[in-house]
Formats: sequence, C-alpha cells, structure tokens
Amino acid sequence: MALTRRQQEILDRLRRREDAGAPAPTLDELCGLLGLRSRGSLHKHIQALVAAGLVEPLHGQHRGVRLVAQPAREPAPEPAHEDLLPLLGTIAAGRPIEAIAEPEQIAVPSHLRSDRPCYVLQIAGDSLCEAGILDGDYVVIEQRDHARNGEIVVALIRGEDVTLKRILQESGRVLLYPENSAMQAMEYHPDEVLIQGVLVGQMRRYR
Amino acid sequence: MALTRRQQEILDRLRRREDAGAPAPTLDELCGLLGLRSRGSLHKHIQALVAAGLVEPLHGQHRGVRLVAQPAREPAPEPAHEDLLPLLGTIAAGRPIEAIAEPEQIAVPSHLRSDRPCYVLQIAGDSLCEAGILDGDYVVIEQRDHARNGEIVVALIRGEDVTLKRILQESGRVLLYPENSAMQAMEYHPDEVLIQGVLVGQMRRYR
DNA sequence: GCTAGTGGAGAACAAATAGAGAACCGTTCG
DNA sequence: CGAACGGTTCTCTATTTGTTCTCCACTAGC
Repeated sequence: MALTRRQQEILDRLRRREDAGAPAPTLDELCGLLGLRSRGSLHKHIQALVAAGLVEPLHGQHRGVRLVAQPAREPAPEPAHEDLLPLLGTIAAGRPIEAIAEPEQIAVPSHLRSDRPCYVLQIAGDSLCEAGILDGDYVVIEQRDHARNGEIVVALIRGEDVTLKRILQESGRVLLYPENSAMQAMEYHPDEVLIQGVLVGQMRRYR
Repeated sequence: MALTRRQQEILDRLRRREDAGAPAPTLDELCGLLGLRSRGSLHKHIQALVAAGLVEPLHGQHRGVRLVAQPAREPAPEPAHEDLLPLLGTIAAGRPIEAIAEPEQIAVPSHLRSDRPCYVLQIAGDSLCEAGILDGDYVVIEQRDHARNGEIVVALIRGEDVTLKRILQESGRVLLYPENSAMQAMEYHPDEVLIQGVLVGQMRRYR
C-alpha cells in the first residue's frame, strides 16, 4: 500500500531515530518533532503505518512508537545511488537553462528531495538572493507541471526564457515575484507561463 | 516482551554500570541514581525486567540487582554510513546551542562537508538572512578551533553565548559580523572568542 | 459548484504507567 | 536480643499515553 507524503515523512523520522539509537518516542514527542500540536492527528498517521505493517501495533500500551523488526532491509546494496540526481545545468534569471553537455550526477540527501522525479540546477546570478538562494547554489527541482500559490517554480515564459520565481496564480493572470526588491513582479497570461518544476530543496557549499 | 520506557531506562543504566565495572547496586542505590524515593516503585520495574528474562531473579537475597549473562550483545553492526552526520541541535544568534535530547542523524552529501569531523546544526532566527541562511536551514559545521578571516564560524563568546557569524581577526581584536545590516558588528578581545567550528555547507528544504 | 482524500486542531476518555509511603519479613551483626 | 539493612508486598494517587471523536482547512478532480 502506498504511503501518503506525511506518512512517509513520519516513517523516515522513526527510522532515523532508531538508527541513532534513540528510544521509542511517545506520540507527544513525535508531535513535537514534526511540528504538530494534536496527538489525535498524529495517531491517524501512525494507524496507517501500523496497517501497512511498518510500525508495531500499540494496543493502548504506553510503549512508544516502534518500528517492526525489519526482516532484512536489503533492497539497498548501493544506497549511495539512491541519492544521485542529474545536474542538468545552470539557471539564470531571464535566460534559458544552460544545459551541461555531459549530464553530471550530484548527491542529494533524500530529505531535500521529494518522492517524485527530481533534478538539480545550479544558480547563476542574484535574482533570488532575498529568498536565501545565492549565486552558485544548487537547487533541487521536482518535475511537475503545476504548482501551488507561493511555491517557487521553474517557469518557461512564452517558450523562451526560464526563470526561478515565486508564483501567484489568479483567475486570468499569473504573477511571478522575484525575491529581489530591486526587481518588479511580472504579470502574464496563464497561457504564457509553463511550469517545469517546483523548488523542493537547496544546497550550498562554502570553501 | 516489549519494555516500557522506564524499564528500558533502568536496564540501560544497569548495563552501563556493569560495563563500567561497578558492583551490583541495591534497590536503594538505584533509587538514588534514578531520582526515585520509593524502593517499592523501583521493585515493580525490576520485577518486570526479571519477567522479561533480562535481570537475575533476586529471591529475597541481598545480592543486589544483576543482569543475566547476555547471550551475545552484538557490539556494533553499524556500517557507519559515510553520509550520516549528527544533528546536534539548533543555534540562534546570541543563545547557547539548544541541544537535542536524543541525538539524531542527518544525511549530508559528501560535497557539502569536509574531510574532517563535521556536525550539523539547525538555524533558528534570521540573523544570517543576508548571507542566504534562513530560519530552519541546516548548516554543516567542520569541527575546528581556528578560522581564516572571512569564514563563517560557530563562536563561543565569553563562555556564554554561541553565534554563527563571519569572523575577522586582527592583531589585538576580533570582529564578528552578523550578515544583517540592522545589526552591529561586535568587537571582542581574542581571549573572549572561542571558535568551535567553521561553516562548510548548508541545506534547506522547501515544502 | 460538489465531493473525496489528506492533514490538522482540540476535547474528552480509559487504561497503562509511575511514584509515594507504609508495613512486613528474613538476614546479618553488634 | 534487637537494631540495621535490603528485598517484598500492599494501597493509594497522579500523570502520561493511546484512543476516539468532532470540526475545520486545503487540494485535486469532476
């Protein structure tokens, strides 16, 4: 049975805790870690994980949330490859993506990506510096043709230019906000804007 | 049989004592170690551990609480995943690092860390927002007690506060620059500033 | 518009767990 | 002997924890 996004997140958290040797958390503790305020909400998710056979049933006992003993978590002989995503090129505000001739691979931890197909771009320029994305940063993009308002998207404008901007879709128009107060928000007709992906993660290296 | 949290805690304590070569404790001693005031309460827990086959039955003898011989406590089958670093806590400008009670591990791609020992902190607050480091970001810190000018360091000020700031060391004084034009650079005597690590990587998750 | 699916808040409940304190019993030792 | 010590058993109470419920917000799809 497929897990929902939240269920997967909770499962990942439990696995990380177990790997770190931490004791089984109570629902309240897990709520704190996940930023939830309601035990009831979390309980629903835990129930789903129990039903999926991934978490030991609690049966009302105060023993915390424990993962079922993994028979052998063997589908990971080369766990490193799991985390490799293609680095497709560099993206600069207002210019098409400059593709890299030979597709490179770059390691991305699973918590910086989503479950769907993702790829990585490198930032050129400072158009997003006020969103904490600087020249040279790597951004992880989830391949997707739609977005929720407020997300930062890779958008293709009139089939020409590609930019990374925060999106606001209203009826009849699309606004793209550069996070740079020196630049103006741009307004387009929905047909002019093609969403090519949504920003889900970001990495920077200091040297 | 699954243990309750308290039972697990007592068992861990017993194991640690045994590893340290200490003699078997009496119930009263254990009470002291665990912050209990009632032998009776502790006795219940010990009984549960006896029932679980983890502690030798006492049978009224004054021999103290002894663990049963462990069949084979596997030492550390941990493959020590190359990409996992400890997440030690959160750091907010001007506050001591708020350590996480239970150590978590977080995946860090090798290109975001250095060859030396590293650890991860989570950012609280916006004191570094102009350096592209936002509230909630993870930063990878290389454990080091010295820095080059211009690097961003984890600095302990007068043994009290911990901050993440860009450092400039001159003869006779140390300047710490918050990347936030609303805040002032602080000047210290070299003896007041203890470098605890240097920023080498940064990660952010969007959702 | 409507509806299903997901995710969260919060209240209320019952059971499991945890602890205090006291009394009881056997052993050891002055 | 009788005190001191250490393990046992008991009652009583408080807190924690898992559970269930209702209500609400948002999204996706029709």
